[in-house]
Amino acid sequence: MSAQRTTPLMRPARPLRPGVPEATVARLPIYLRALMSMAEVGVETVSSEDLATAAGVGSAKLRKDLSHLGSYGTRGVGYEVDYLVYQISRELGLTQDWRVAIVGVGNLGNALANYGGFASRGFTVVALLDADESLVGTSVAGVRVRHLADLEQVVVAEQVTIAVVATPAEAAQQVCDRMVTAGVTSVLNFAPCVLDVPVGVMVRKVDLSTELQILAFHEQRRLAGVVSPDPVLAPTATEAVRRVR
Amino acid sequence: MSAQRTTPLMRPARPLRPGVPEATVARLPIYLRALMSMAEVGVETVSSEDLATAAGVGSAKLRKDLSHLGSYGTRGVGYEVDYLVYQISRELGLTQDWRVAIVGVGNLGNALANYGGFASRGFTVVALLDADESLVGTSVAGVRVRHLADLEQVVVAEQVTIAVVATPAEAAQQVCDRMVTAGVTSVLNFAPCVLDVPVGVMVRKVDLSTELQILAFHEQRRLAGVVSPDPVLAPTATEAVRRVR
DNA sequence: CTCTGTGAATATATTCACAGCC
DNA sequence: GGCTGTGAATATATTCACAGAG
Repeated sequence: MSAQRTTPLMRPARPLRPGVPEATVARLPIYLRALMSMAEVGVETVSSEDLATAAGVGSAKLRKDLSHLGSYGTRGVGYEVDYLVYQISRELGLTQDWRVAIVGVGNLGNALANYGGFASRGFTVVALLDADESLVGTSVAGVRVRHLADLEQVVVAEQVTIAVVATPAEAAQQVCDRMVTAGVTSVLNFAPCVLDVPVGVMVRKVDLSTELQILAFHEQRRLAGVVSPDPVLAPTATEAVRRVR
Repeated sequence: MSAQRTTPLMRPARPLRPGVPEATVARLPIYLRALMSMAEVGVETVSSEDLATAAGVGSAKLRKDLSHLGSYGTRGVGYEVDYLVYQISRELGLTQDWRVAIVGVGNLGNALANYGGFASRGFTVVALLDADESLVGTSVAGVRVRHLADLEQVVVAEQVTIAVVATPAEAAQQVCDRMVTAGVTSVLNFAPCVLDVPVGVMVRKVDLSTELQILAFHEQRRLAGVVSPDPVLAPTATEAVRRVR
């Protein structure tokens, strides 16, 4: 591998960010939820201070985050709730509908399929898939369970864009491979394993075990007389893991 | 804070504790899982390159991460799998057992209770709680379901340290409050809401809706002809949210 | 020679603090 | 006066690239 020498002078570093920082993107859904519950109880305007509190972040961070989307607030007043809901929704791509398939209809798959805030915002579960013959044909959350063998066919017919993998770890990679081959470009993985995908496909991982272990780490610190690290805060979290082959 | 100086001669190499970075802590569970499956198939030694691939990260990042725990590798060779498993486990606090209570025994609670990799590593589900009378007394994953009313009593009797909240959002804050009052210091929240806790209590959040929205954001970018931002990688994720009152 | 461990360089994120508008 | 938006300062994280152990 030709180790490219670091150019000492050239470094355009790119002009302006057309992009919203990842850390910000990860918080937008939280702001959105807070805003929506405010809207529900008739709040029309909110200050960065109040919204930040509702979202569990600092107000400076909130303002900086929102500033990446544009100038949607009014100085001296705050943010108009409905307007901000719209702007964040648009930024997150929730003004269009995303077609989701859930693979694995065990307890977890069931819980996910029945999750309320799901269909409500831009996401529609259009397919449920399972390898268990006895589940095939039954209806869960109003969606008929199809056999895993029909995966490709279902993905194409239902125009699935996002796959939720809720299978055992052993099956996850194969299911993911088939999903990707069939055209899925985003995967949310609940199986406790790393999924290998081609470049261009995005995987995010949700993992109970990982989260518990992170909690355990901090519990241990606490017990080990680490003089209560000021506020016991947990900044980062679940890393989206993706391997390129 | 009298920073205790590391004894220079001690063998187990207490690796200087200016603290392990959060981003590193969040990845240790992934390394651990990869290492454990390697150990299972008899791998004795692994290079940073191979372990990094298995974990879906770059090898430089992996080495840097591990260097925060100490010098547990051998130059020119790699890492001894078993030894590294032990060191990471110890760092994460998995050498002791953590007693976990799950509140909410719906589909999700069931899925969590039945999750395998749970009891296997340092975590024991010692209590299940639900408000539904018809569930109380039944046994899930070998644990008897208790009534929510007995929460405080159960937490104390079972010495629960970590609470998993798998209730509807409406109930989550109240359940959390009671847990904290009863002595719980770590909470893993599956309910789609921000939990308010006192300083010193740690909350981590797992949220389907948030993850989907982040995926949608990137899907939208892709569709909007954003010239495939190099590798479509997803660096950060679910922020641990905590509000101080 | 191979592969770890790590400073130095870079990139990202958070926080501060205040100018500027309402 | 009150609040947003934002540069500048700081803190964290990632990546590079190579010295040095085995």
